[in-house]
Amino acid sequence: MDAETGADDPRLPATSWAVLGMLSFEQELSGYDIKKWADWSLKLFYWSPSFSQIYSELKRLEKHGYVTSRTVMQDEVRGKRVYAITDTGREAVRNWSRTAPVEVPVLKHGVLLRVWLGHLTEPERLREIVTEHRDNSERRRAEAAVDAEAAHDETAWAYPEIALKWAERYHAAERDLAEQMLGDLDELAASGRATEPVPLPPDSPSLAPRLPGVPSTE
Amino acid sequence: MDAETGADDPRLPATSWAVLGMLSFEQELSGYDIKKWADWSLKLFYWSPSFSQIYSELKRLEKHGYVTSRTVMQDEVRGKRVYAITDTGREAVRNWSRTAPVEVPVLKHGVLLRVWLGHLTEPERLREIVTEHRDNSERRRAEAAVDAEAAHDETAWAYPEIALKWAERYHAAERDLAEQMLGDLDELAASGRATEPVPLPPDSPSLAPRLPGVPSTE
DNA sequence: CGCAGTGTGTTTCTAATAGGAATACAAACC
DNA sequence: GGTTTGTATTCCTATTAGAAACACACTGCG
Repeated sequence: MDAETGADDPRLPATSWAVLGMLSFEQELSGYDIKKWADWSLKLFYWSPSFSQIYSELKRLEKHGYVTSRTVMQDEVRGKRVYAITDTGREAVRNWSRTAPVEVPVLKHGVLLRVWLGHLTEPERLREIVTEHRDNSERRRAEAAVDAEAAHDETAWAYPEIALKWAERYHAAERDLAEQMLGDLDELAASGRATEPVPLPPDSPSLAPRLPGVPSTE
Repeated sequence: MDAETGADDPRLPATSWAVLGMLSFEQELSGYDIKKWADWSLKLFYWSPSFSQIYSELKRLEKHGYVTSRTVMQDEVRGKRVYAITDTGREAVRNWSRTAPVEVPVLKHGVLLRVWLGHLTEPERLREIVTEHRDNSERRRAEAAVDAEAAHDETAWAYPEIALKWAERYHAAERDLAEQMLGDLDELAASGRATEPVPLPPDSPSLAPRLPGVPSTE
């Protein structure tokens, strides 16, 4: 049970499946196309890949027989390599999509890290940071709305449309969450118990210290 | 203007600042402590680091003079290395926190990727995946709520508390967004225009294809 | 005409990050 | 007495991010 059966599936990273998944829309695409497309839509809820990664993923997928490539000439001189999914490849992505475990979404929220470390920053500056994030979120919401609308026309984009509608709501929520947090920050500032650069004399000498956010009651 | 002034700040990756930031709460911490703490709280809005990374960050921070370390003996035999922030280190994180640009949060949402590729999966299976994600989100919301509550007691954790309250609302929103998306999926299934494994005969031969989600009207 | 700037298309290099496995020993459980 | 769980750290490898370089075509401007 190695190859041929198609039921073994070499454990590829999620990014490989994302690229292969893009090709499952049955268009021949170049690495450059994939990058552009990902920068448009996919980045609103899933990663904005680098060229280097896309191109190396494509090579790997080809080595696995999941895609084939051919060179297309655009003029007399310049050509480009376009990739198409194979039957094996289609089978493999399907299989991945149906059976992969439901993973925790990866979130690295730099703004929240800085709020968490709020004692390091002047309250007004922190406010500025969160405000800027709120405005950025609204911009991304609008982007998603435009893309979702555009997807609405083509019936083949029914699922992308749902994903983009999700993205629209997600970024709207981010915007509102930022707004709410501004309220919390103002409240803290008003209560006076902010600013001090962290008290906490080191009185629990070396054992697992009582750490913020989690009680030792467990 | 190289060292000594403290105003140059070697461009460290965000993770370094996160670790240094944790030490800015003025507790001596071992690498293990940092890992545990991050797994509790920080992972709800910012990264769950690996041991290897934490330990190498600590070494780098020490090389920069941002932290110092000493070995603490717990019994006759076993010791551990605990780290404390220095004045230079404190100055550097403050500076980073105040002046770093507001970055786009990194989101890699595997569930959404699979919805986007919904044509690959049976509608019922897709529903299961989204449902599981919704339930996971509720679990994380509850976790954040517990931590936020715990942070409420110590006045020094005012900012962590705000961040955790944000996390609570964020994961509640994720839960609700998943619920709404289930509605969209049901609607699509009811409308009948799902299931087909993507039509789209390759009729735009090689030029930038009309890609989902973005009109060529620009 | 020449040259800058922008867009297509791909490769190369390095740093950062994720994740598992290995090591070591102590304490708790059965 | 042996297994599991928790503390504490290191090593190794694969994945991922990001910049830069290269190559050429097309557009606009003075």
